Amino acid sequence: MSGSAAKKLSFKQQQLQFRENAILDVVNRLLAKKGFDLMTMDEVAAEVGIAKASLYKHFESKEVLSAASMTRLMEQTIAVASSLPASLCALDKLKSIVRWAIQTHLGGTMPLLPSTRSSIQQALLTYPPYIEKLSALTEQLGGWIGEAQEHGTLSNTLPGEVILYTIFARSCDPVADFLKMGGAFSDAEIVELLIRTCFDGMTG
Amino acid sequence: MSGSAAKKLSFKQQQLQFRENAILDVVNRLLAKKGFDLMTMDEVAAEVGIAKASLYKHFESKEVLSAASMTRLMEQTIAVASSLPASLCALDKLKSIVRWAIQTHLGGTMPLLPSTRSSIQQALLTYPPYIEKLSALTEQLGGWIGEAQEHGTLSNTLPGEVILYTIFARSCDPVADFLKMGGAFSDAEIVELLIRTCFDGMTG
DNA sequence: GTCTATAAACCGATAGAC
DNA sequence: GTCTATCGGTTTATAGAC
Repeated sequence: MSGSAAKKLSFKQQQLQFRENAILDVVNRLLAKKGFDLMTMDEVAAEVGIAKASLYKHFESKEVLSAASMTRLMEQTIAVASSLPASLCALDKLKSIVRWAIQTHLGGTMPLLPSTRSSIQQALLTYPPYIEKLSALTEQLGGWIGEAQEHGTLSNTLPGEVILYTIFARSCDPVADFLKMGGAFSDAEIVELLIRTCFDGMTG
Repeated sequence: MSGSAAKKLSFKQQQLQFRENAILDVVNRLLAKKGFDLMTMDEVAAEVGIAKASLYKHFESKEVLSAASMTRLMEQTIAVASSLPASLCALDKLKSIVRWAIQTHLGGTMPLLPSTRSSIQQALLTYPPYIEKLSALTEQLGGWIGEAQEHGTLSNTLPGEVILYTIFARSCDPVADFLKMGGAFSDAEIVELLIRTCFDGMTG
């Protein structure tokens, strides 16, 4: 009896989780496509197929909704980082992360809003779950960066801070969009071109 | 008499030009600070010190106003490119342009909106003066890129298109903002760090 | 041309019925 | 929890007096 009740509750919770995941999928795509400021709650509700008021039953504001989407994305990135083969050297791990990010970005499901100008930026900083994941990822990447610098595969005269920010920024580089718009390269080619210019520059 | 009339007219035109230049200064700064979507016409009018209705006597819409600002910026960039010492090699000319752009960006007066997500992007493409200047600058930079590739100072296995977009993108790289927010580096240091990672990568 | 005042549209968020 | 309908605020743009 109690087992059945527990199962029923769990099922309801699963349903809820499933619905909210579907919402976040839409938000992720819309954030990637239009950014926070241009995305409207009407639009989100319409694409999910529910009324706007229902949307607000799940997420109390546009800021929280977007922050939740960004947090889930952060979790996915951490998962990718964790699942990398241990046999890879630190530099290749870093390249793999950037490669995955650019691929996802080109696929249209990676919200790129590290633009300091988006009004969500401050909301993110006051959303603990996001900060937590961001810190975890930063620590992971920071370790690899230090490792690569010790091995001499990344310049050790370059501040680790600069390398870290550069990796984050290249993950949502507008160059990818422009090259895709140009139509001269396949997605795979664009990814490799960006990886190359990011790590090896344009002189070599 | 006709000379005096002509002079008076010219004076009025100068006044007009002066006023519109002051408006564009404000717009340039606000675009750099908040981007197109977050900048409001009320804000522009308030900072210029005129009524919003007056603003619309000078520029017929927010899009045209912003496009005019971007066009003036493009003209300034072309002017900088034209005034570079002829003694510089092609690579150093390209570096100088990026260096100037990042410096200006850090100074707070360079609108960075090549984010494909800004709603002004389409307006720019249908604003002939902007396209004209953009084409001129592209041609100038493209020439230097080809030259540098021939001299072997830029990789000739890298499509010129990629180098061009990369240069444009680095001119408004969010990495500069993050490093500035971090507060660990001076503006001059940030500029050199970005120039270095842009052209030489992070491995060397 | 500059102003005040306002129209028209849009958007985030909520009320209340079911 | 989902819906329809609407509020309240903001923003672009304009009307009309001076």
